[in-house]
Amino acid sequence: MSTIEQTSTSSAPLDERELRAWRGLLRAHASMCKALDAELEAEHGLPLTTYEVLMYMHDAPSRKMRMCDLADCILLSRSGLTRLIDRLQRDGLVARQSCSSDARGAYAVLTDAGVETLAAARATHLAGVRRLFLSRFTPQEQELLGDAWERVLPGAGAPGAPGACAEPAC
Amino acid sequence: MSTIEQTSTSSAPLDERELRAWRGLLRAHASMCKALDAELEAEHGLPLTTYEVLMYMHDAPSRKMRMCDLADCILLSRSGLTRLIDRLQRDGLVARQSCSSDARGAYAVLTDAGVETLAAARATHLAGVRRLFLSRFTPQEQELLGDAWERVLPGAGAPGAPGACAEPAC
DNA sequence: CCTTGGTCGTTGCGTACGCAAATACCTCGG
DNA sequence: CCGAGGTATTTGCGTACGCAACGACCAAGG
Repeated sequence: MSTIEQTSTSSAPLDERELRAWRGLLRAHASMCKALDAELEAEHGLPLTTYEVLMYMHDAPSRKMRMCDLADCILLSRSGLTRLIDRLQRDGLVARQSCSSDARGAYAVLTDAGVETLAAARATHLAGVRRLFLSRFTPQEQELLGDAWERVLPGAGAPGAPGACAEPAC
Repeated sequence: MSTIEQTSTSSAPLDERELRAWRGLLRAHASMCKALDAELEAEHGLPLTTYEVLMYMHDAPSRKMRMCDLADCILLSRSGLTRLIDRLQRDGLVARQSCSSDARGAYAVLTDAGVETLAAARATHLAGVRRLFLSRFTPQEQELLGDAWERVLPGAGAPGAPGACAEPAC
């Protein structure tokens, strides 16, 4: 039972420093997501996941993306995306378009209403991200955070999805 | 339509540095949680949320906690916790105990089976957190990360919940 | 041409969760 | 003691999601 001080070996419980880094991440993430989601829902009736989908589509050429690419970008299962697009289609924010080069596939296209809704929501969301997160750090610290994520998940920072998402769509 | 360049004001889209810091956080968090959850599920049949509940109970005096304190610690709604404890009770890992000082309340108590299961799972989880996250950073960097979360969510790092969780139970 | 193996999108089913209402109970002021 | 207002837990209902299975389709080798 002697408390042998190992720097960071497998089975020892996390020390205070480790706990601050790890649990802090979990708590901060949860807190920010919850706040951003609530904000978006209250002001524009959009849950956070929906916002992300609209944003990816908006930034894609012709405002349309293949279902599977979209699913990979959003970190959502394919069935999950199918039903999310169902809801958005019902609300008139996106439309489905069949894919001429691959008859199996389908595009999700942002409608004009979708573009409009997104524009409004985007302002809210960006302000929220800046207010809750980015404003707490200097540009230099933001760089460091970016580097940190790069170490945790090699492809993390930029546009596409973690590993997937070929060029044509993203 | 003119793209006015404001440094970091509300409505301008995130620049690359900001994106790396923010999207990296989202991606890294998702990736780690998914991996840890899968690991725990595969090796011990426990989802991540369940693990967290067991851990909080184990670290509490008498291995028991009030339902509401537990819910606050876990960042779960009260109804969500009720049903989570239902499942754990069904599986024999926890038991319910009425509270003598407050007849409304209930304790969730870790059973011997729960203690055992947790011990096994804890090794897996700690190893996972170290492997996927902590090992990527020096102790000094971990401190910096802890400081960062502190800036985002004042109460983030330590034992209790964000704001709640009075002394008797935690 | 036909077959075999893979991919895309959808659907059936089960799970986990939150919100709001209901119930039982505390607490405090009169 | 009584009642008003608040708290702890549970339950009904709706939503969002993942997995596995399906049908439709592509692609490559015979």
